[in-house]
Amino acid sequence: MARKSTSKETARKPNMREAILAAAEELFATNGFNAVSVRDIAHAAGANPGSVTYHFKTKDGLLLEIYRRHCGPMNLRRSELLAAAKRVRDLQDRLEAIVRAYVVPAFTSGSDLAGGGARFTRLRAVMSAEGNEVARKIIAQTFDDTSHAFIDAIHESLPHIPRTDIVWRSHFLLGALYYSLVTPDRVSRLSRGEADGSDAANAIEQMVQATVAAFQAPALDQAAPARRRAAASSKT
Amino acid sequence: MARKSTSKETARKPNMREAILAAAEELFATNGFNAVSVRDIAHAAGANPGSVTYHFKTKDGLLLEIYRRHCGPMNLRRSELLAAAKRVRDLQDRLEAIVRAYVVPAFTSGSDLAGGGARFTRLRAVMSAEGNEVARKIIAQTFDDTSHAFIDAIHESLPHIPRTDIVWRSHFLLGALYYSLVTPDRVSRLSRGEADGSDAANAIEQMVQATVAAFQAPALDQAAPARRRAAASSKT
DNA sequence: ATGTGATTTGTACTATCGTACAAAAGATCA
DNA sequence: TGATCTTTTGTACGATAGTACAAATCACAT
Repeated sequence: MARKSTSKETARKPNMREAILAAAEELFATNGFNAVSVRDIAHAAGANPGSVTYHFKTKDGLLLEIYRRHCGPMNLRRSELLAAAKRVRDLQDRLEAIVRAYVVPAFTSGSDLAGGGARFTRLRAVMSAEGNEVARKIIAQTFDDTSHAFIDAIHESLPHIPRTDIVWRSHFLLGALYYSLVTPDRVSRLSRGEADGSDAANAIEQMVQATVAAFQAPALDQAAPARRRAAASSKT
Repeated sequence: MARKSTSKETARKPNMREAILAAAEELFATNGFNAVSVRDIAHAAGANPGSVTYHFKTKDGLLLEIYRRHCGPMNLRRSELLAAAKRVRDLQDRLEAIVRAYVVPAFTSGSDLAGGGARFTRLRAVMSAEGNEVARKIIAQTFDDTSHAFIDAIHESLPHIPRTDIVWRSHFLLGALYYSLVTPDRVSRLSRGEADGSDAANAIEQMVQATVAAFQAPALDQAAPARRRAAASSKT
């Protein structure tokens, strides 16, 4: 019952609701869910605390809406890029294109607004680390399909690698992705200023290069695990 | 002024202080810093909330002590393993040994107690994601030295790869490490039950295999970046 | 056993949290 | 203009946060 019908569709008034969403997204992504109060968000958005309750009912509802806003467009964008990547003929190039289709939307915003982006990916990373319940549910519902699609596509490019290995390596990719967005300054520090962790384009290239090689690594021979040293179970 | 001198050194009384530390470590690693209250910790440790204040003064002090307890032994253990790895003759085997020296202490506890372990690594992952101030300071002080040592060692095994690339790939390794400990269930889910994300030994092997390959990937040719598609800067 | 210092308990204080709700303000159309 | 709906504001409430502190308890050397 929000909008009836003005002369123009979806009028362009300075929307408070959007400002709250943007502020919450930024604050959650930077400091986590629990460290940020509704009052912090309202203040950052130039709004009244009660206004947050009005638009989103609860703090969880606000987080939920952030996810809702992003998930659809982001997965759509990934699907499009994945479909394009699958049409690449050369197997090596195709694998690289698939990885790129997964990584790029996580680092850059899509068309107009809300097509993914670094801030939303960072938010997901933080929520994942905090074990946030709301986030966990949405991720299981929304992201597993996309992840499976990517895993299957990679598996087709590397038929000799067991699916289990592909899953592990995809997992590592996601971890690297998350961590790169959470702590970009560490790259700058460890490289003594030679690399810029905040340079998205460079981060993407580095990640694609490294990840493609990781996927192409020989399979872990599960049948003959005795070959490797049992360094994992040293004492405890 | 805690201990004077009993008949035996470091008596083995059922220490409340240790119980609080253990409970806090577990709770922080699972739920983050801000989501856990001092009362939660005290309850989990079977202690009184006031007892936490007595031993650690503040909640930050408690976190600080957790780090203090682990950092020394963990980095020592890594140094030992790294020194041993550097003595490996074959370059390929040496690289694998170095990576293993970095990964193994993060997944498994050291001798007796407090030598690292999955729980502490997970704690660091969560604190990193939350942008915790206390953790950030300690990490910059304590871990960068160790990280540089590993980066240098890897660089020596791969002299033809620029140091910047090594830094990025180390960064990805740490991200993969963190994420594997934060969300092991996702591996199980995505592999449809075929892989167990909580199996540390298997996780280590997968990680070592993938990471060694990533390090060995050809260098990113910074001089000729025009060759690659500028997919990163699509629209926004 | 007894006194002394270390520890644990119980309780209380203040600040801040998420949320509710009534009143004010703004917008929209007959 | 006045009626009606949406949005914003202001304020308040109960719950819980971190921490302080006095009293009770424990451990142990004398």
